[in-house]
Amino acid sequence: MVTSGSFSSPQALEQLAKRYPELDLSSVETCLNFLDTTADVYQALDAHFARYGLSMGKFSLLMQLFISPEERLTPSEFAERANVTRATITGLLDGLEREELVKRQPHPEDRRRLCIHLTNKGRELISGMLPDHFYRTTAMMANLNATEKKQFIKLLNKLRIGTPAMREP
Amino acid sequence: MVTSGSFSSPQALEQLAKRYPELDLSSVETCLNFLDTTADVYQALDAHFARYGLSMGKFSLLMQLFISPEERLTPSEFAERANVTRATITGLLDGLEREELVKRQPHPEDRRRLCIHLTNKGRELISGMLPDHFYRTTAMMANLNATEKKQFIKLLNKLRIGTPAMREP
DNA sequence: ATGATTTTATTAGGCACCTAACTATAAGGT
DNA sequence: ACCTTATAGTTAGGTGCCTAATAAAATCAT
Repeated sequence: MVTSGSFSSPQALEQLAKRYPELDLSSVETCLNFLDTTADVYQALDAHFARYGLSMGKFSLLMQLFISPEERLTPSEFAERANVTRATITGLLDGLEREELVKRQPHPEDRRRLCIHLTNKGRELISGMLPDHFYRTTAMMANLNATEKKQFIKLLNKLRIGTPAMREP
Repeated sequence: MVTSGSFSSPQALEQLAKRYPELDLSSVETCLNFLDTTADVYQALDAHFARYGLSMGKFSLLMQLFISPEERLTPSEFAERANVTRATITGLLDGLEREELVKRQPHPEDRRRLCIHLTNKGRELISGMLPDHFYRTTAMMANLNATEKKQFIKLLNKLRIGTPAMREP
């Protein structure tokens, strides 16, 4: 995830701001700060999941399965929930099935679909790692108090409603 | 970037919280909110850069070059600034050189190193897109006022100092 | 000054993402 | 019923990231 680490020096940014009147210093600084933080968090999460031989995607998929009513979902349902393509799910399932954490089975009502089940090994892995996972998540957020967490969510949502401006048209 | 889209339903999380005393609801909710927002922002950025035939990594690399004093840097310098491995830089440079946006040249003082230069095409691409890029960045952040931006950076830094808890030991 | 260590870039191989094209099945329209 | 359209999953090929191994060059220690 190549972000920006870029403007370690504020001077470089100020130089640019002189040449580009469209550049609003506080906006760009905030955006760069956000991106640097995401890179840091993602690296930490990758390291955390790697302890259990998982990637974020695989963890997410196992977790979905674990909390779904019957411990079974279709690949399309995963894709929709995780907001990735079905092709990506195919790849993740190939890996998880090779590691014997999930199993593909025919869907009883629709022969186009598959039913993905947790194996015992998969259920044990996910349920066994959750205490550590939640403990660490709580520890990672521990520098924000209750008020700050609420404020943080509010600000994240303000950022989120701005993303179409980056995307469109 | 498979994140979590997971707990669209707060009930599912509450169910889990009953089974796992380590799960602090507000921490997990804040973390999930952060991850969902990052996914949204990254998708928007990818779409933005794609307009110019670039990825975030390639843009970042061109930008580094553009703002460096002599418009030249070594692959190792890129790797360090972008916080990725040198192998990753090799791949990005292969692409950028194929597209004739940069050029690898021997380093005058050290035959192990390379000097990466912007081509005219590369310089025109980056300098031409910057007004749009800064305009969009500002627009994306426009829902946060000056106070909120400062607060946001403060909270991001509080999150960042918590990441070692996820990573270690 | 020679030998060991460090640094630079590349290669090989793997994973997680993507788009586009394909096959099989299901659903809908007339 | 039949034909069209939509949906489900996979495949093929590409990108951006990684680690580990390599070759070449520079540096360091004695």
